[in-house]
Formats: sequence, structure tokens, C-alpha cells
Amino acid sequence: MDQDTFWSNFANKERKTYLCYEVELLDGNSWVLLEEGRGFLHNQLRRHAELCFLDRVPSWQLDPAKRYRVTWLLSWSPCTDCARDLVTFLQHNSHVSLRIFTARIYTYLKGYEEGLRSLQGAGAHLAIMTSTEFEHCWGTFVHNQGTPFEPWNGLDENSQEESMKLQRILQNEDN
DNA sequence: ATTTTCAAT
Repeated sequence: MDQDTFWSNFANKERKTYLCYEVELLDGNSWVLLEEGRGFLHNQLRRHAELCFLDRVPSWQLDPAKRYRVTWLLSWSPCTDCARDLVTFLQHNSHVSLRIFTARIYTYLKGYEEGLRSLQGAGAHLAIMTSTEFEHCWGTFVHNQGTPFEPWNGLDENSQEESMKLQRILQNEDN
């Protein structure tokens, strides 16, 4: 993606969701990136980014006898409806594990808390992006032209704040 | 108005 896309979607809030993904195969005790296993996408009209990703899954022709790991860097966390579809996907694809790093929590649609909890219940790992993941995103998915990642003001504070919100949600406390 | 919330209602 270009640098502007990164800044407006990951560092700032945009009315769009970007999803960067890496699909890896477990080989012995190390994870190996699949060919074409790395990329990014964004939501389409009335189709959230998560479902756009699921549309792409068949293209990898994953072998059910092997183990895979999918890692996402998401600009907004999944809504309830997406979470439900992802849970179904995970239940039907036990050879795939999912790790979601999100820049922030999408609170706009009701029931998002339950959705996030159900994802965790289905075995997905959920975490807020820290400077480590933002840097990885910048270094891997952005046409950075050799420019090193520059953390913006408040990155760590925001990340920690969102992280605390996420922990409260996952622990089923009120917020 | 506590902020640019995957167009939802």
C-alpha cells in the first residue's frame, strides 16, 4: 500500500478497513510464509474486509492435513457479524489458527464485545497493535521507499488504552 | 460532540 494509505488507516481513523495478512505453513517447528501468502485488502461496499479475506482463502488450497497460521493487521476490529462468520470458519477449519492484531476497536455496531469474546472463544488470538506491529506493517506492506518507521505522538498511549479496553471486554467486564 | 468508526437504518 502507499504511505498515505498507511497513515490514514493505521495511524488515523478512516471510514474504511484495511486488512494486511500473512498466511504461513507450519514446517517442523517454524512457520513458513506461503507463496502469495502475504497481501492486503480493504472492505468493499457492504462487504467487510474480513469477509473479503475469507473469499480469498480457497485460492491457497490449504491442505487440511497440515497446520497453518493466519496473521492479520487490521485497522478496525471485527464487528459481531464478521466475528460470527470467522468463528464458523475456524470451527470448520481446525488446521488454521488466526491471530488478529488490530489498530483499534470498532465500537460502532452493537454487540462488538460479544463478537470479540466469541472469536477468542473459538481460539483466535486477539491483540491491539503496538509499535512492533505498526513497524512490521510499515516495513512489510507499505511502499516505504527505504524510510524507517516513525512512531507518531501518542502511539504507545493509545495502544495501551485500546489494549486495556480489549482486556476488559475479553474478561467480560463492563466498560 | 470524546475526536475521521468497514454506509447502516
